[in-house]
Amino acid sequence: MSRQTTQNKILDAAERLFAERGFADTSLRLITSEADVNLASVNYHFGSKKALIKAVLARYLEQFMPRLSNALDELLAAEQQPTLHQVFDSFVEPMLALNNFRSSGTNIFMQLLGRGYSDSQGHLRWFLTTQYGDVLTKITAAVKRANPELSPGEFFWRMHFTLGTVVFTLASNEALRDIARSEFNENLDVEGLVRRLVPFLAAGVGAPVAANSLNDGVSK
Amino acid sequence: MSRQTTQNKILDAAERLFAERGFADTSLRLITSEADVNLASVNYHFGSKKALIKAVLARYLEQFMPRLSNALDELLAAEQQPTLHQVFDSFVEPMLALNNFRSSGTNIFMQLLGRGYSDSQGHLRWFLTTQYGDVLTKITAAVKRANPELSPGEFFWRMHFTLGTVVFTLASNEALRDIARSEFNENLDVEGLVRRLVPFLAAGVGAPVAANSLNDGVSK
DNA sequence: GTCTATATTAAGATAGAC
DNA sequence: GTCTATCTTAATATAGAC
Repeated sequence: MSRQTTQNKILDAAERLFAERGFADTSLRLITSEADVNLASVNYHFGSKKALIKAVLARYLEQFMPRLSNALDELLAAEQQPTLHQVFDSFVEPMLALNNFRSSGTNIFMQLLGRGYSDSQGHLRWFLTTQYGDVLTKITAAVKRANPELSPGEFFWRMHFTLGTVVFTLASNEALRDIARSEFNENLDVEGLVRRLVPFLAAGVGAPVAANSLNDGVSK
Repeated sequence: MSRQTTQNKILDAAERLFAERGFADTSLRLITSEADVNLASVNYHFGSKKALIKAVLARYLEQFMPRLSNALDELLAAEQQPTLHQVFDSFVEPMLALNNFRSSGTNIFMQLLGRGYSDSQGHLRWFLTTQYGDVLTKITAAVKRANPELSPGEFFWRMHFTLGTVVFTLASNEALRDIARSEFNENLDVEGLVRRLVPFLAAGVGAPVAANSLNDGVSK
């Protein structure tokens, strides 16, 4: 556990509240009162709310991204063509490893990812494009290797369909697992949820291209 | 085109701005200035911002839901088992019909749907559960008919994965089509996008259940 | 129904004493 | 580094003249 400096108290409270309520709906007043620090200390230590959001995301991305990058490297170094299932599987271990980093780390990061991507300010997109562009490149390389038949356009759309499923599911994973628990008596943990996503995504990305979609509504 | 009363001017400006920027990021000041009406008229005619949001959504849902309901009735009345592809296809015509209702109606409704569902206030969920519960029932009935092997738990999750793809894609459909246009020179219209979603969703919902997902992370 | 003017609330940010 | 007190801005909502 990290030493409880004022900075860490703020980060810890902020990540939990951001995950639960989103960035816009979490005021600095709420964060500082939960963290039991003075309101002014956020601006003293981080400069602005925006910078605080980035600091919260950075703490997780620094753990997650190198692990994901390594997993993709292994897949790309192999002789044989990977399956889509294997490509999506390489996200799972880096995701689950966050539970060793902080308690409920996987769950918090999942919600932050969902929030961060939908958020209109695009905090997460900033990280992905400016800090982790190389990892993005590896992701697309792996998917293309697994399913080389997709045209660039078809590929683009399916990656975004995938992103939609992931972002939406991650952002509301806790609420959805609560429903599943009360309605189906099904006690799914975060790992179980991530593992359920994989076959859905692999099948969607690997779906046969509809014959009519080559002509309908598309002009080249 | 509807008569340009103050009420309609407000609704027209509001639906466009809500679709573009989301509900929270659209102030009444912006709406009334774009609609060229007085700020106070929103509260006079609608009572509150929340009520205005509901009125905007209602105008579209009243068009869309009966059409969808009929399409699902037809599918369910047929003798033979529908395919998942057919089930998702039954959303397409009601969606496209909105272009006859208002100019760019399909596109605006798609974005509103995405916004309305992600939105933390849950405006859209309110409509679905209190006003259109019967349509929801028909949707689940049709999917279950098309893929009866899914367990209730598996079914629940796959419906939400589907919802994620749809909501995310719809909310950002314009931005994504812009990227596709500039990067791949691919001019996809709204209909083309909707038709591209169908095979992805059908394949995902119909994916084989992973052997390990029956045990890992699930306790019954 | 429409307008101006204003009340009210809540947010992010900062000045300045300690 | 931390605290109190305050500034500034921008939002929803409403009172009351016309």
